[in-house]
Amino acid sequence: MTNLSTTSDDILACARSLIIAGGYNGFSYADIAEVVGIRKASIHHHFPSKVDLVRTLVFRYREEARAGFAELERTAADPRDQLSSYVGYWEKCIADASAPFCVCALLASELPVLPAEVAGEVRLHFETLSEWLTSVFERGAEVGIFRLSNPPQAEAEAFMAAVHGGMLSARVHDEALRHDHRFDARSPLQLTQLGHHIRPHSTYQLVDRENDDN
Amino acid sequence: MTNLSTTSDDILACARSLIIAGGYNGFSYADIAEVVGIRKASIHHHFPSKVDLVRTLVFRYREEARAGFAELERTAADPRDQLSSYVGYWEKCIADASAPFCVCALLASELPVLPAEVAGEVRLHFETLSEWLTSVFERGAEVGIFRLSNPPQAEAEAFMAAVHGGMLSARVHDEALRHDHRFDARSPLQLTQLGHHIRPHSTYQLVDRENDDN
DNA sequence: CGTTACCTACCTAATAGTAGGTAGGCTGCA
DNA sequence: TGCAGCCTACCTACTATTAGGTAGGTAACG
Repeated sequence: MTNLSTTSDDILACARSLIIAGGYNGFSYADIAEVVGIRKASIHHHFPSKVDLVRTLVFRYREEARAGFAELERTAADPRDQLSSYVGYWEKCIADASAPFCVCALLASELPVLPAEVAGEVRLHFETLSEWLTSVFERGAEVGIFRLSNPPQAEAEAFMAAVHGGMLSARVHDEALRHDHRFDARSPLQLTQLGHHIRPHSTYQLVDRENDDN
Repeated sequence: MTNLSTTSDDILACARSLIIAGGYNGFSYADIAEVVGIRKASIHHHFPSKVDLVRTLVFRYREEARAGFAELERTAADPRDQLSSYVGYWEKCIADASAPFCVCALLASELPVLPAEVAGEVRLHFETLSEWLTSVFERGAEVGIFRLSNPPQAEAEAFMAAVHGGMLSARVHDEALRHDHRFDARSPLQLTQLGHHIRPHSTYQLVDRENDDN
């Protein structure tokens, strides 16, 4: 029951939200130090270098993601529900601004200038995500719930791209609302949410349910 | 015919490709100086501050984009062709690695830590792109070429998100090919191309053409 | 003669990272 | 019980390097 040394967890959590805001080069040890309430040098005690910090950060992120997929495999047997739960998860993260972007999606955009060890972790996340989504589409097709117009892997890639691009759009719309109030009139507030930027269900054909009225 | 002072253009071009590689905080005046073959201080002669540089860079980018949309309006009357030309443009940029990412898409990912003036320009690009795509879908629906399952603006947002997310995936796969040769066996080389990550045609329903065999 | 385009030489702040020290908490042992 | 030894977690104070930016000079040119 001893929450012994949560400091390194605090550092990781802080670094995560800083990365979500501005990527690898968008934050410094000084930024973390100020938030966590510790000295710069103390961060080096926990994470000798910035690469160490971000590599373990992304590794943990990958672990959480894998755990999330496994959880969805257990709790939501229906591929439809698995996909909508996945999107719903990000809907929530964006809506409550707790983590309005995928750490790996943001880092992926800077991939060419990322330290090799970090880049490797980021690539692995994309692999994991892509493989899980592919398996969902495969099973959906096998069970007869999805009528795919492309191979499962292609559908998975398209789905993933739609979600990642939706995060970008949501960020832009969110920032627009913050700084440009004229924007309010043109776009409803809900545009900051993921679901209004992607049409995940149009990347595949749903076989009609019996009760499909809502 | 005088190509007077191409230096500032060189600086802008160099900065553009550096931003495409790693975003706003991923490059410095020193990087530009080395590539252009000029001293750091001389860049300040052309662009007093980094914000000036990037703001005009994004402004020009927006102008080029608007010009491109106008060109597509003239040359490709069919909304189908307009959309596929747009995607094709990015296909080419990614395939020949000339500009494997949209400047504004990359900057948008760092939006929260961007200087306000740059952030504003980035938002304006998204607005322009979104409006143009909306008009394409609108016209396509009016003419009877598209059967939309969502309002034109929603289709436009989804289309845009698919393209942006596809750029991300293409970047990850490209980097994977560079550094992880085992990857070759699993994913064909073409996965670095946009078209294999998005299914733009599945975001809307095409009314069947007469000759729809290819 | 003034403007443009560049230079050298600097500045200040911030970057990641290091050296070395201290306070306190365990462990082992006489 | 008390003390030695060690470890963890932090600190202050520093380093070298890089960041964006400035001051002032010079050479070419219309």
